[in-house]
Amino acid sequence: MKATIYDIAKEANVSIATVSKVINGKGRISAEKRREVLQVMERLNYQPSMIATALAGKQTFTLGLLVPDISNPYFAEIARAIEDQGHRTGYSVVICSTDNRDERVEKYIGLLLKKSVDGIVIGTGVDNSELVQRLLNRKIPVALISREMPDLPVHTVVVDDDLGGRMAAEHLLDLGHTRFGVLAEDLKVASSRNRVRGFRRALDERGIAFRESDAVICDFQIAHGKAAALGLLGAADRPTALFCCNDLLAIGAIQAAKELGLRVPEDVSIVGFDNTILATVTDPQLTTIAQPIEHMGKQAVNLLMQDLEEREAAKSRLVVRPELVVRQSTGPA
Amino acid sequence: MKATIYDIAKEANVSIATVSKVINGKGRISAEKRREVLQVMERLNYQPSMIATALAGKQTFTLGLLVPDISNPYFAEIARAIEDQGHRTGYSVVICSTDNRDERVEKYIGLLLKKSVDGIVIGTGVDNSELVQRLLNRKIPVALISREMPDLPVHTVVVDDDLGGRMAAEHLLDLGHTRFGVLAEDLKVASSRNRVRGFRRALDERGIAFRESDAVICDFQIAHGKAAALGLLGAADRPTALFCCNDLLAIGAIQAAKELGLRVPEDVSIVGFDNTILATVTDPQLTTIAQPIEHMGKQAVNLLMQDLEEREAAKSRLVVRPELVVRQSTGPA
DNA sequence: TTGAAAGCGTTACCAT
DNA sequence: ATGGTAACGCTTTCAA
Repeated sequence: MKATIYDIAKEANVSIATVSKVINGKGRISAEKRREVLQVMERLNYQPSMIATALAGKQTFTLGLLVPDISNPYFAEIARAIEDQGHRTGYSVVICSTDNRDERVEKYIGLLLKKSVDGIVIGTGVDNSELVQRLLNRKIPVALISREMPDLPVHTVVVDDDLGGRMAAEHLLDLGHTRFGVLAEDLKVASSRNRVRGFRRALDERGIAFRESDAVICDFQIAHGKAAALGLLGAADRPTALFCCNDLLAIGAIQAAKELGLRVPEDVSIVGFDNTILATVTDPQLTTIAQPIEHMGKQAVNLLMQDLEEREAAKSRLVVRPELVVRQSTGPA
Repeated sequence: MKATIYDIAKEANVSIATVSKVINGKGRISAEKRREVLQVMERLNYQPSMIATALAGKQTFTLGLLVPDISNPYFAEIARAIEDQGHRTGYSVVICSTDNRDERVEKYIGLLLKKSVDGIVIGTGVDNSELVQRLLNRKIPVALISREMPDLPVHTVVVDDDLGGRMAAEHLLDLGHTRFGVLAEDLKVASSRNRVRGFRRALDERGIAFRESDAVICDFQIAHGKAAALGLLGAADRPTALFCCNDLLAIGAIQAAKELGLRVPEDVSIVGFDNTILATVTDPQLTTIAQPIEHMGKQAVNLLMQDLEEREAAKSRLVVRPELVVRQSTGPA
């Protein structure tokens, strides 16, 4: 059987209170007893039970992470960032893939609550904001990453999507393009909306026309991007440059271009968003707007920690700067 | 404050024992009281604390998952498979990225132990098998996925690597190739070793020569694969077909081929292993040996559950069949 | 400086 | 059919 605090106490001829104190470095314990207790703990290979610690009113040192799908490279990278920063600060993280379905979100949130996690990072869409509100009511620290819920007082870490869209536009404009197409994810998602908005504004400022019909909305997977791009690039007055709201869509666009016999970037330039590993694997490699995912994950966890220390802390909204990564999918018009 | 079992008991005018019984559907409770208790639970929005449940001697309903890096698409897909099956059976999963470093493995295992997880899935290399032995001593259910530790009595789920290597070879042989190269991961890893062995045996059986120097060992990332392939394909008597022990290496090989001005598959055929999402993103899309990851994850969790029910259960070794997925990176010699 | 004892929220055994 | 209560392993307060 696993050694308990009682075993240690008995073996060291002290009370469990004393043992507890040396474990946590609290109270005043004579150097002698401390040494002895430590020794016994070592000898019995004692590991305090975090379950008991948690029940006794402290923390569980566990965070929940809600993402649409951990097997999607973008979210997998977020997960790694959250895991690393969590680990550094003593927390482990439970993954929850929601498939963007509110019923799953609800089930997972319930589960995390039952498990008394110390905080939750939300990187998934939540249609029913009441679900998140429930967490706030219970004073559970929450941080959104790469998502926004403007109506809720909640920590948020996002990339500057508007700026990202603008960067994409300016890169393409600088290359001399004038006819553009956009592949947007579901515009209900704020980030997608903002990326498109930033892109369009930049065009506006340079006096370049952009019609509603130049932007097509699609789901977020490769196949959808391909289908949408096929439409855009198949038209008579096809755009010479495409801005895609994520790397998956951009990959679909590359595939579409090839299928139509168009060369990338000679005939059509393509810009993605996210800079996942996928962007380095395509041919041509993808020019894309990079999110500093590691940094964002770190900040999200830090905000949670802040909340943990001082429950009423003001809620922050961190907007981090994206970066244009020029690879081979873009070229002169 | 969160409602506890006491609140429910008081509100429903019953004892906490009764409440506990209706929660768990144990003992005999009159339909009337049951209804009433249920009603109160509903009204007070009561959620039993899994912490307390766990302390009271039951399970934590948590599994640990050790992988080298959750942001690697292959492991991200494994994680999703484990998460799904875990979720189905009522368990949540804690991710642990080890970077293949034993010190991190050790730290994470210690953490999982302190948290009293009910089982651990290991999908990472562990040099010091004593670390795993420790888990077995403590009777913690363990399942290896995609890894082997032949010396230890532990559940194991692996793809038939030997067969996978053979499938790759036969596919290439059928296309008429006779000069082969191999990109192998570190041969300390059994799976890599077996893939190469299967590949070589198949060549042997058809009487095709393969020299030691045709196989090059490298680390497991794109850049390493590229460097190694550059060597192989740059030689005067270059191979016309390359078998790579994972998709990342294969991607590196494709990049190397292009850099050398070789066309894939016209000048050189390339076969990968794993069939991650990356294989669908390259150009040409990658012919690869697919692992049924979802199925493997499911089985690994099931084995854990078996162990949970009957600690002394015999240890299984499941070998699942890989599948050749022909895409565009292979063609006639 | 040390220890006794009261929680923390459950489960499970034993009475009633 | 229901309830009282010990136990799970720890933290914390209060006395000594």
